[in-house]
Amino acid sequence: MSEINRAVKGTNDILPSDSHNWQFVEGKMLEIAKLYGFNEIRVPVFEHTEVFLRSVGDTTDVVQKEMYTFDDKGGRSITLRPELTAGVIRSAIENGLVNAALPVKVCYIGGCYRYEKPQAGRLREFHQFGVECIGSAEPSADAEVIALAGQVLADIGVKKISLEINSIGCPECRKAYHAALKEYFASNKDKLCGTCLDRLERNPMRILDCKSPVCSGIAAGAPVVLDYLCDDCKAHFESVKEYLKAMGISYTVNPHIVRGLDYYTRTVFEFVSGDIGAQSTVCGGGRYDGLIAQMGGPQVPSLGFGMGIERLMLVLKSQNAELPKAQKPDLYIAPLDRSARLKAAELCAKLRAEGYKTETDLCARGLKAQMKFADKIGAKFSLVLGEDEITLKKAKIKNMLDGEITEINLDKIEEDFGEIIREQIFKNIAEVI
RNA sequence: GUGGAUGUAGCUUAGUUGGUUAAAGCGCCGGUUUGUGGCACCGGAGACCGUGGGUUCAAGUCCCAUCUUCCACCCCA
Repeated sequence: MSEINRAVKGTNDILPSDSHNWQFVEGKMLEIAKLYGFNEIRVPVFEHTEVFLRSVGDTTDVVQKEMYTFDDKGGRSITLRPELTAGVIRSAIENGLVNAALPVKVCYIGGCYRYEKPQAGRLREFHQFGVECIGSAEPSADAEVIALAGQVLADIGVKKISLEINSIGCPECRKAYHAALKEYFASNKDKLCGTCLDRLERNPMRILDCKSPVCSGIAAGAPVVLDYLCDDCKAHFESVKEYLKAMGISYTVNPHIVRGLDYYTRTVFEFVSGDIGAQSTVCGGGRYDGLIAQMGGPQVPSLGFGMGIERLMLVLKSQNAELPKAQKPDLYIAPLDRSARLKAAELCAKLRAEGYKTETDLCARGLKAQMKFADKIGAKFSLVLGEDEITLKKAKIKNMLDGEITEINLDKIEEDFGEIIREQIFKNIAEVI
């Protein structure tokens, strides 16, 4: 296959046979966000590169090796967003949202871009739903954001997923913790793997989630962040847990979850699924009290999360979750000749204006082929349109499920067909009861 | 970026120790006396065998490279 027939590595098409699932999922996300008071914000797909260097952090892998960065024709360094928080915060500062009535609660859905080696649940273009709650330092905000994520997952139909939370403290208490960690791991220096030796200098907290059995064995005995939190951070974390309990949200504290973006402080959390392989984090987020100030705004505490929609889809698929079926046409009109096709177009227009999903022949096919087609697209009813029907202004509507035939008046097709549809609905309700 | 697997019609696959026009099922299109689908039967379209080199009289089958997808690592949603 040549390049013009092939999608770029790590990108995916969402086909018509699947897009209604995406529409359902995204619809639910926006709906529940709204329920919690988070309204949608839309920001550009690309930003000045500096936006991500400042926020995500220039020592992170995301910035160092995964960004799609290029110079535009005006000589600006531009980067396709690797995540959405940075752009949203930039916009909040630029548009004065941080000076509005706080907290400002926003949500978003959009594509993100990271140059990584693709595998299941990890694409170069992927989609995230997320929220940001700007302007509250209170534990109640942490709990509300976590609750929102949990409800989205549950309402979409995820059956099994676990919430893990942790606190990584403020910059002050992290200093003490880093020192303790370095001391601990330095005494086991000879046993650590190569990458962990490197981490020991740059970011010792990352050793905690190394998958190598040797390192994780050593990490099991390492000092725990929670023991090094300052009084304020400790109280904050305790309070978050109290709120979660009050809201009936179950969680486990996992002192080993460490988020890879530099801006996180205090609460961090993940929703993890055991059903989709190694890329198991479906949703990740936390508090970032220093980020807005760091990006040139006022000192305003905030938090949020990002949810990977592709990963969520994988979870739903592997759990055989029941998603709503695609909408089928109400009526297929099968014209027999040229003039009937013209009449069919007229009838379609009338019915569609009334909101009935109506289709007709666009391929000039014979009757039999049209009936097959009507069956394949799942039309609920069909109508054959020939000379007789047009001159008599009467036609037969056939129920494609049971073959039942009802005669209607073509001049008032909207009314007559509406009646048939209503009867059908009553019949369905009666069956359910 | 590292390591391992994969690649034949839209989909799922067959293709024997390299040998004449690369098979099948599903799907798609059409037909079975010309105005009614789902079943059955018949027919048709559709594949430069991922791509590029090489070995050979001869390669889908062997060798090399490259790309894609998948799995694990790194990292993250």
